[in-house]
Amino acid sequence: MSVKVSTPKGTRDFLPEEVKKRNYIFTTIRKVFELYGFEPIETPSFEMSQTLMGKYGEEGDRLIFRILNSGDKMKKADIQALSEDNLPRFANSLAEKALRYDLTVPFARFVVQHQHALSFPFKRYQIQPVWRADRPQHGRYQEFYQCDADVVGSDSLLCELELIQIFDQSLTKLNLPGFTIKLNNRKILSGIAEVCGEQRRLVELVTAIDKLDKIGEQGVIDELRDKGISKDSIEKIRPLFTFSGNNELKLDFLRTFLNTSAIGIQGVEELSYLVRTVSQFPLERGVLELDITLARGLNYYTGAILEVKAHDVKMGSICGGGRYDDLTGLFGLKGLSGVGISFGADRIYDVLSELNLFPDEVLHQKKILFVNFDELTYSHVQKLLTGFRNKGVICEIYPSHAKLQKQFKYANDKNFTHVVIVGLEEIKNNSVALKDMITGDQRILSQEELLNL
RNA sequence: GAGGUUGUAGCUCAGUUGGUUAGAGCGUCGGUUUGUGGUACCGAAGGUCGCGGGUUCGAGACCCGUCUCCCUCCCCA
Repeated sequence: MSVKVSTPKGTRDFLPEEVKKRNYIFTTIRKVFELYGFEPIETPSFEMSQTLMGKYGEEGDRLIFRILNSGDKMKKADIQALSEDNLPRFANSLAEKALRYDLTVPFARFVVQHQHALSFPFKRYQIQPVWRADRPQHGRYQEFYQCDADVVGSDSLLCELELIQIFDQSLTKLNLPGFTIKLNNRKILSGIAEVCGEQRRLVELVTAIDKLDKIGEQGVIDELRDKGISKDSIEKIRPLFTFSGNNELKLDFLRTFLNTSAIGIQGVEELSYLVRTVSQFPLERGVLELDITLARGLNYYTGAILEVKAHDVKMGSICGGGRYDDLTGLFGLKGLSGVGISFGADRIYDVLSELNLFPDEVLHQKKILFVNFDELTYSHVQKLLTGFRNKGVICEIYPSHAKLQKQFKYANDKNFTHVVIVGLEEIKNNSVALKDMITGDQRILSQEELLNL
């Protein structure tokens, strides 16, 4: 070993077996997206900085990977901004491009830019990597794949319903035994803030409530107090911490709790529609659960908020999503409502690995290795190789005249299911020897019999 | 961005209060076997002890810095 080599932190290489398993996840999700009429698009891995900056809140900007200007562009650096201690502006002058942080904001840019070529409602899916300069942890990487499906140009709740069904179908097809689809609505959160008179502190209020299951009731109360939320307001919110029951009971509770807030009641009606419809057309394995503490994507969600957690694993959410009424508004196209979901393929991979749920076929396809003896036998083998490949069977010939021991070891290590031997003896009898690498059995066949297996 | 933790062979890890030439298992390669893998036996290769500096007669071990791994917070997939 001469130099210490490694991938940058938060990134990984994928061995052939891992790539096969990942492709299985992508393919499964892609098929479901297509069955619901979503069409594929792709966008560049990096965008203009200004497209991304400021779209994910203050925290988000910190986590965006910036791309340093190259060559003479370096000379354009805004030294004055640096001397005035205006670091964001200085940074922008150094890096006019940045790696995409998610697929939603680039999609909003895409819709605005190509609006003349799209017909609405536009349903697209997109499976590409995103980058976040986050500190790596269990299930958190700096480079990871998102599989997004969004509908833009329709405010029908049928879209939300379809997306919930897509969660259910995809994860069921991936053989996940159980998962909860958590549902909330930004209008409920606005309603809560309104009812306790803290509309202006919505984000602080809600991010504290979001931690309920993590730090408990007292923890949330402490945090609210630290953030300067009044005692009165906290008292008004308190009932939210303890109420429980099924979705119907929760809705009843909210209807009463939010009855002075028009927007809150609107949120309740939206949730109520989804809960009712899902119960009429039940999900396969997913459990739909109202969770008013759910507070994701506050920076742009305006209606539904969705999150999926797998059962029986210690892992953050594996999918997210929600409705955003004004996302394209940021890029100048008003009045276009969107709603979308995102699958975290890397986390799903970790969950499937942990629960041992990858199907055997993904890794153990039929594969045949032909032993390589010499030039004389090669022409006979080549005919068989072509025959198998025409039938769609994976096969290969060992590339050199190595001793048999070595060729068999190769077959074993690479999970070949069969080895075919064609040597002088077999050619003389117009036969082949076929060895089953799993059982160890070996038999003699004619060449025709071999191809017809 | 804040706090904690880890780093010795390709991998998982030993290495005593600082003291000769830094070890094991697994893996790799070769042989036992020039027409047979997965088991067994024999042998070999492989290490600037993360990096830089300091203390010391002497540092893998102690001190400082730095990078990295993993974890908590923040936030999220």
